[in-house]
Parts: sequence; structure tokens; C-alpha cells
Amino acid sequence: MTPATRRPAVPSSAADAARPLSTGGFVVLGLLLDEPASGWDLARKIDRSIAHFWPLTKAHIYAELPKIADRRWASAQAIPQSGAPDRRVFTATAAGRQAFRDWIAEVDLTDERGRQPLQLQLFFAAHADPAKLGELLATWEARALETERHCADILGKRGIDSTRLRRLTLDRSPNTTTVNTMPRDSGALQGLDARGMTALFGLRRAQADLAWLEEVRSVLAETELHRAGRPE
Amino acid sequence: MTPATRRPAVPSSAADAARPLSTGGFVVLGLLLDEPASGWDLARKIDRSIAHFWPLTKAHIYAELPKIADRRWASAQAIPQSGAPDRRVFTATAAGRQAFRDWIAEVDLTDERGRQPLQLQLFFAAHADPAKLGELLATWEARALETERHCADILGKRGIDSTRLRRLTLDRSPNTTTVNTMPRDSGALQGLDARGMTALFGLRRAQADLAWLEEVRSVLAETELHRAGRPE
DNA sequence: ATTTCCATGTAATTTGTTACATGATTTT
DNA sequence: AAAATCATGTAACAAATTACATGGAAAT
Repeated sequence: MTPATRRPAVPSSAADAARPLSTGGFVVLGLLLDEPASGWDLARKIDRSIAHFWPLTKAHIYAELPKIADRRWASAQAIPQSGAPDRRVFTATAAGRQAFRDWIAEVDLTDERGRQPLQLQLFFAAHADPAKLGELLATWEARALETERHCADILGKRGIDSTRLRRLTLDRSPNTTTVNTMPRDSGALQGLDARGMTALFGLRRAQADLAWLEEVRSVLAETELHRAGRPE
Repeated sequence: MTPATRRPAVPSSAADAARPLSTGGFVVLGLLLDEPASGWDLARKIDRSIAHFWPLTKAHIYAELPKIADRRWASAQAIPQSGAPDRRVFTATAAGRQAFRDWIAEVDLTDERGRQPLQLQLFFAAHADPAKLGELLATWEARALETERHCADILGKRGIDSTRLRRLTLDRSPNTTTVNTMPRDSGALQGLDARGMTALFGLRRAQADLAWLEEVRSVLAETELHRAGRPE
């Protein structure tokens, strides 16, 4: 390592020019690679796809677009509109495509702050009253079911019949014997692309959440019984 | 609704006094409820527990502590130290306990931005080269295995033997018959508290990730075969 | 008549991170 | 001799959110 561990407060001009976008900025650029889009288009698209695991606000999107254009990673054309302001449609350039490719290959998103609000709330649930916990579980179940359905839909659109999919479940019992009656259906996922894998990931996580909910409920029910059986 | 949908730019003095902490601030307060602690203590504690699903930096923690003290939700005592600066130990007050209780009961963390970097990177993986995808999968597997172990440890410390736990797995085949040989082991989780449930949640998610990895790998392997079988 | 959709964006603020600064003590 | 641990915190910045502002067209 060089002796200059402490960098000067003022960044070098070279560093400034090569200044990377924020993760949010690259997300916007990445979506622009699919097809040209306006800020509005992107906001809608994000809401329907990526927002489930990487929410971006409208204001944020609009803030990133000019930064992308500044770097010549997208070009903008104004399309006049009757009534509403001009649509500003951004088209990714070849340089933008390359910049994105470089970024996705390099970034270490593993150290990106991955926040899981559910887990946080659960962690502190002991400070809430028990009725509240029940409420929370109900909310989470509804969300998990919705996510499961949403992901199954996406897979369905990719020609993957979710009924043919192997299922992720808790063993009904740890004391069972599983008898194989037919050869494994190995081709159900044939040709799944990256976005399909993302949907499958979401599906599996949702199923895990549902399995967990089932477990937690049974724990709570038993605790109830205990309390009912041995009143103080 | 009142006609005053648009609030004045200057917040009212009442609103200012009742000004809530940020989520991060409440997390710090929540940890303070367990036992009095200095900023340093909290940073260590967080690193070993909550950071897995809600990372907070040292600087952030130190910034929140005075805000908590300002609201009289914790009192600070300086404990002189040889060499190092005084330890500033914060102790939650009754008011702090109540404030936290109110917060945890009220907040809707469901709309807190829940970011999942893995899913994001996967979503865009089509733009990376296939070798990179393999690398990613390996990294994720390592992390999932570590998380699984970590959560199992926590459960172990709570007297829950993970070998007695029902397992979360993909059906080996959708075409199997499961034969129940013994009554279900229902009491394995008896008396699990909120923190234990959090650990179980982490465990289940890690297992779901592993199941997903297995699936994705088999898809990739088949695609390989396909390509090998039909070279262009 | 009102709401929703389309479509842009800015301003102010909050929230969180990185890098820096200091310095004794203990471990490698 | 070097690094890590303990222990505080600040300054500068980056990232992201909320609220505001505008206004026509279409749907209810």
C-alpha cells in the first residue's frame, strides 16, 4: 500500500470526472438499457417490478436522469405533448451500456446496506403488546401471499407453470419417509433467464416467510395453551 | 379532512418538540432498553446481532445518542477512563421506555424501504458475463451458509436443538408420496421469544436462499448441456 | 364536480456514510 | 515494531425523501 493512507479533503480532478453514479443512478441506467423511457415511464416500471426489492422515488429518478445524461450515458429528446409538459425521453448510449456492464461486473453489492424492516420490528416485538404481534403477523402473511402470487405471475408469463414447480415447504414432520414414485421433473425451469430467476427468488423467499409464519403461529398457540392450562 | 392540505414551510413549535426520532434513532433507543450502554458498546452489540438486517454505522450511533438524551429518553453518565476518553454510558429512562413502546406499536415499517441488493444484482445479471454470475452464486451461497449457522447458533443458545427443528426444503420431487411414520414433533420450539423468532426467520430465509441456489444451479447446468449438445 | 392520470420538476430537509482526528493499552 | 482494541466524536459529503408547484385531459 502507498504511504498516502489519508487522502486530501479535496478530491482530485481525475476522480471527479470518473465520479460514479450512486447505486440508484445505475439502477435507472440499467432500466434504460431495456428501452428508451421518460422519468414517468421509469417510475411506473419500477413500481411494477423492481420496487419490491429496490424502491426508488419519483423525485430520485428525476434527479438521476440528468446525471446520466451529463455523462453521455443517455441522450434526451423532448417530445411535445398537448397539455402536459414535454415528455423527456432518455435513450441509453453505447457508452452507457458499457458503463453499466462495467459497474455490474465490479460492484460489491454484498456490503450494500440490506435492511429488513420486518425482521427489525420482530426483533423488538417483545416491547409491543401481544395483540400487536398478532396484527403484524397477519399483515406479513398478506404481503407474503401477495408477493408469492406476483412472482408466480411473472414466472407464468415466462411459460413456467408454477404447479409444475418443486415446492418449498416445511417438512410436515421430521419423522416421515419420502417415497419416490416417479422420476423427478427436472425440466420445469428450462431456459429461465435472469429476471425469471429473480422472480423465483422472490417466490422462494415468500414461501419461506409463510413457512415461518406457520411455525411462529404454532409456537404462539402452544404458549396460549400453556397459559390457559396453568393460570397463575 | 381539513382544508389545510398544504402545511407551512416552517414546522409548528409543537410539532418540533414532539419531533420523532428516525428509525435508526429508535433502534438505538431500543437497544438501550436492554441495558445501559456507551456508543462503543452499542456499535459492538449491533455488529453482532442487528447489523444482519439493519446496519448502523458508528458515526450514526454516536449522532443519535445525544438526540435521545435531549428528549430525556436516556440519561448520560461519564465514566472516566485511563487513557481513552471518558466512557459515556447512557441509561434509558421510563419516558424512553414508554416512547419506544409507543413507537413500536405505531410505526408502519412495511413501507420502510426494504432493499435487497442480491435481488437487484440478479435482476441485472443478464448484462454481466456468465462467469460473473457463477461467482455471485458462490458468494451468496457462502453468505447463506454463514447466516444459517449464525441463526442456528442463536437458537442453540436458547435451548433449541436445530436437529429437532422441522426443515425447510425443496421437495426432492413433485411426484412423491410422504408417509408419516411418527407423530409430529410439535414442541421443539416451545417458549420461543421474539429474538428467537427473529433468528428462526433468518434461518428460514437462509434456507430458502440455499434451496433457490440449488434450483438455479440446475437450470444453468441444463442450459450448459443444451449448448454443448447443440453447438452452433 | 371531483378524482385520477399524465408529466414535469424544484426546494428543503432528513438520513446516513466516509474520512479524519486523537491517544493510551494490549495483543501479535 | 506493528496492529488491534478501546473510546470518543466532528466535518464534509452523498443519498434519498417529503412536500410543493403546475396544469391539461380523461374518467367517474
